[in-house]
Amino acid sequence: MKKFKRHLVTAALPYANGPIHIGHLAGVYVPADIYCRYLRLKGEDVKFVCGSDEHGVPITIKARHEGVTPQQIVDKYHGMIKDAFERFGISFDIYHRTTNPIHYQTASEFFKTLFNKGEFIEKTTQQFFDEEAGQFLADRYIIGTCPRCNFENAYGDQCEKCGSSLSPDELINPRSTISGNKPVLKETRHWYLPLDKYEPFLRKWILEDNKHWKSNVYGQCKSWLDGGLEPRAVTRDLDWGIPVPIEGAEGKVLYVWFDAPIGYISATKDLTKDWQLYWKDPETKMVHFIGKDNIVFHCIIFPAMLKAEGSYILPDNVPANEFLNLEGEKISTSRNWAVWLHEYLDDFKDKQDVLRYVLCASAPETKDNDFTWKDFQARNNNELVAILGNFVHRSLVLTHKYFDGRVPALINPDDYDNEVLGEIIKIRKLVESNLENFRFREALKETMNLARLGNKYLADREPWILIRTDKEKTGSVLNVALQISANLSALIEPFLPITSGKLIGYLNMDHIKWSEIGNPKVLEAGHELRESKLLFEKIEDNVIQEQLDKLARIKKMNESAAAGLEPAKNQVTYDEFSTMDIRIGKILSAEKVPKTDKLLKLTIDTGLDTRTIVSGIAEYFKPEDLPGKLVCVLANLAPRNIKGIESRGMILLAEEPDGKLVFIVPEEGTKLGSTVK
RNA sequence: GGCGAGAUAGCUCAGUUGGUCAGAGCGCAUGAUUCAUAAUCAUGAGGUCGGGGGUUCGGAUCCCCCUCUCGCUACCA
Repeated sequence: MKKFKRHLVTAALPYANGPIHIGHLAGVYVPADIYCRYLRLKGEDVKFVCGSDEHGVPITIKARHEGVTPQQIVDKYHGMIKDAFERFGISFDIYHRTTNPIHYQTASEFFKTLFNKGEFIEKTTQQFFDEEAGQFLADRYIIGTCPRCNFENAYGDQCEKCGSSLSPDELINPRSTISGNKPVLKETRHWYLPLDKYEPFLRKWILEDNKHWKSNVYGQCKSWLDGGLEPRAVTRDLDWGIPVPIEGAEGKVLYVWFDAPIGYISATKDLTKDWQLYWKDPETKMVHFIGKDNIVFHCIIFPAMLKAEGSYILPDNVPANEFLNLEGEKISTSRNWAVWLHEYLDDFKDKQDVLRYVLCASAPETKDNDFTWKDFQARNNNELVAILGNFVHRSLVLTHKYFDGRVPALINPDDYDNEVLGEIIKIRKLVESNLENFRFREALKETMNLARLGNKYLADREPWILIRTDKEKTGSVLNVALQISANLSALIEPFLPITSGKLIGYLNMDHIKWSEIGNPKVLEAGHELRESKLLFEKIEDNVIQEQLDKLARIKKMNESAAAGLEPAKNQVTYDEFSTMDIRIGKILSAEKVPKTDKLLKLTIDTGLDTRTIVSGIAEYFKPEDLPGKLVCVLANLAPRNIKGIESRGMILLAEEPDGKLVFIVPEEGTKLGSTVK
């Protein structure tokens, strides 16, 4: 393996429109922090950078929604996130933000360099423009009537009612959400990064030179590369972001995915004047910790940007994790289905390490994993308390009891003593190789094995019995147990930094370096110990039950009327309603539309005629169950070509809050063709 | 539908190039023990390694087909 002079570790930039939850921690920040703490203990030169990603359309929407400025939104969440990370103990060397002036400057320069080198393609396209507000409209800022379902408040990119993906020019009666006016199409010029140009380079770099990357990362990259890369726009018409730093680009900003990864660079710049060493010297090892949703940006797009710029190094590895679920369900910010870091820190005072431990022990390294409060409790009580805390505690208590709190001498160690002491360095080596290969779960397990070894040693030696007959030998046994404890204090530091500090305090010793782990004489005979308190305490059922109750309440809220239901719609007149020609019809036949997941092709007798309707209901109904069923049909909906089939009309369905579809069924015997009023 | 990643003991996961690879931790059962937060230590039960074919002397491990889960993507009420 290549030896590097220094390390640059980045953790994915949290998007500043919400707080941090356990999914973020398990996937990115806990492993990254463990990795960095390990490197620092080894005496490596390492910079650990992160920061808030504060641009992009969702933040402007949230701001508009709450009636505040985008800056106020990002100030709020940046503050929350930064504070939570600090309280939790993530050891960033700097937690930056992309609204920082240094970032504006860095991103602008980066863009200009690429621009001047002629790395961009310019394209002119037509986009909607709000003349009153004097700005181009992002898709989300345009609403209009959905061409599919006639919902009046569909967004330019998607109809929230029918779920259709739309483009703004499809909307009927489009209007701007800013002024309410009808937007006009206007020409706009944008710059594109021709990713296709870098495809041969990326192919070699990833597919040939980086075969050791995790299979999920490698596979996804291969999928993108095999699918062919296309130029991607790096600018947008928006008033929130970094202005495009060239003439004639007024009112345009850098697209958020272009500016965000540069945030790693600006953070480093703000951190140290030697930033170029970390970004441009091939002897720097750069590692990006991210979640699987970010793979393409960190493995394809950002490297292409860096390559285009020309003077930067590329990441050595991109250890992307999968996702963490909570109690069997996907974590969801909008449904409030999460364990929020700031709430955890309030509910579990001084238990940062417990969460670090649990999230590391069941991190979604190879596949999605599930966080459950029961598992959290079990890991705390059965592993941290029973194995680690207990071993340290009994070593210290016995020493205080029999030797007045002073480290007894190791006299004439026998084979077993030497064997046990010799194990320490072996475990250290295992932990090292696992950490260096980003196998944090395994590394943690090996770490705990040292405490297990200690417990077994004490059980085998029985110092509490030995003391009756042989005080000198008892002293030797406790010496060994204390040496193990002292070594543990360093070995656990990357995983459990606060606990490590406590243990060092109880042992009344200095921090030891990683390279010293394995030294069987860390503590000298006669060294005085401080009073020992418990490293961990049991977590009782009622505490866990409170958390479960909290989740149950959230679930109930989500299921209950208010949360899941769509907001009431605007009034309509009877005349407007009566334009709908809704008829009672009967399904004659149904078959799946080939090569689709959701579509069924239905033949309907509407009483007036027999017609074909394509309906996206295949996820909820089997074709064979449908013939003979009476349904309500919107008969005068404009025909639409779907997957090459002309669909004439729409079957009316009720959609439950969870998305489940239910037919609106007329009473048995209703005559076909009857109108619905 | 296309692509990617998964599917191994109750739970969470290891299993490098096919031949002690059927494993670990937790849980469970039994026994030992009492220094310790009813903690610890020992022993044990448990799996046709998602299903079905194939190649091979031999497959969790390679090939083909299928099923299920997650993600990306396409189509859609």
